[in-house]
Amino acid sequence: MAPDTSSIGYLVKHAQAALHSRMEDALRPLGLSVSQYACMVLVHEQPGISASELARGAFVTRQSMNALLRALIERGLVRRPVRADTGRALPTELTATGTELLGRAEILVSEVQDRMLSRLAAAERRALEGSLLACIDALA
Amino acid sequence: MAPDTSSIGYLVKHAQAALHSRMEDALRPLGLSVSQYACMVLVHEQPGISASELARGAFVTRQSMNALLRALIERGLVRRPVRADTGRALPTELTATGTELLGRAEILVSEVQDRMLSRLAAAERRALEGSLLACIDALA
DNA sequence: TGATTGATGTCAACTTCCTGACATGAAGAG
DNA sequence: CTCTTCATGTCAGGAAGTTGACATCAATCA
Repeated sequence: MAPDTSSIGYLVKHAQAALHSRMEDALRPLGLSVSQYACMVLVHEQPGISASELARGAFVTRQSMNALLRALIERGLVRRPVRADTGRALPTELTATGTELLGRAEILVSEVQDRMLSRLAAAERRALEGSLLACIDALA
Repeated sequence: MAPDTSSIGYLVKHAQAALHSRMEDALRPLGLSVSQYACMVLVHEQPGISASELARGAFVTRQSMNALLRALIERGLVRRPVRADTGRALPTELTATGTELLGRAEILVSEVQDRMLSRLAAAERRALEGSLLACIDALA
C-alpha cells in the first residue's frame, strides 16, 4: 500500500476527524466536549469504573482523564469517593444530573452517527464494522 | 444506532488511535511525528502547496501547521521562500534531505498499514475504502 | 477607480494532552 | 512474613494544538 492521501490509513484519519468535528458541533449546546462525552458513556456502561480504565477506553493518559473528571465532578455530572474501600482505584459513577445530560447527548450523537452511515446499507454497515475490528485486532 | 463503545463511531476512533500509535512507534527512530510525516507526504504530493492547504490536509489549524513547518525548515527537510512572488501564500517544497527521509518513512508506514489490513482480502479492502469514503462524504 | 470580500501568514494567550516522577495499596513469589 | 511487582492516583513541567485577533494581498463588484 502506498502511504499517501488516498490510502486507507488516511481515510480512517479523515473519517475520524470529520466525525469528531460533527460531534463537537452537536455537543457544544450542552457544554460537553467529545472527550467528556466519551468519558460519561464509559461510566454509564461500567458504573464504578476507575479513572485509569476510563483513560484506556477514551484513548488518553490517566493524567488527562483525571483532569477531565475533575471538571465533570465540579459540574456535578459525575461522582467519585475521596477514598476507596479497598485498593487505590476510585469507583466513578454518574449523578442523576449526569445521567439526564448524557441521555440528551446520546440523542444528538446518534443523529451524527446515523448521518455518517446514511449512505450505507445494513450489510455494508456490518461489513464496515467487521473490517474495522479486523484492523484494530491486527494492530493490537 | 446506540452511541456506545460498540458503535461504528467508536470503532473508527479506536482504529485511528491504534494506527496513530503504531505509526508513532515506527517513525520515532527517524525523529518524525505523525503530523510531521503527514505534512511531508502532502508536500511531496503537491509541491508548492501553501501552509493553509497543508493544514486542511493534515486536519489541524494553519497556526499549528506553521509551527510544525518551522521545525521541519529548521531541520532542513522543507524549504519555503521568505516572500511570495505573487499573493501571500508561501509555496512549500521538500529539500533533497527531506525527500530522502520521507522515502524511508514511507517504507516504515507502509509496513504498519499492511499490518492493519493483513486480515482483509482485496475485495474487503476495496469495500472498506468505499465505505469510509461514503462516511466522509455524508459528514461533509 | 474605490470598496468589499476572502484567503493567507503571523502573533499572543489559553487549553488540552503528554512525559516523567513519586507515593500508595493489592497481589504474588520467595 | 517479607520482598518484589504491578496498577492506581497525583504532582510538576513541557509539548502540541486551539481560539481570537490583526495585517497583507488577490480577486471581485459597485
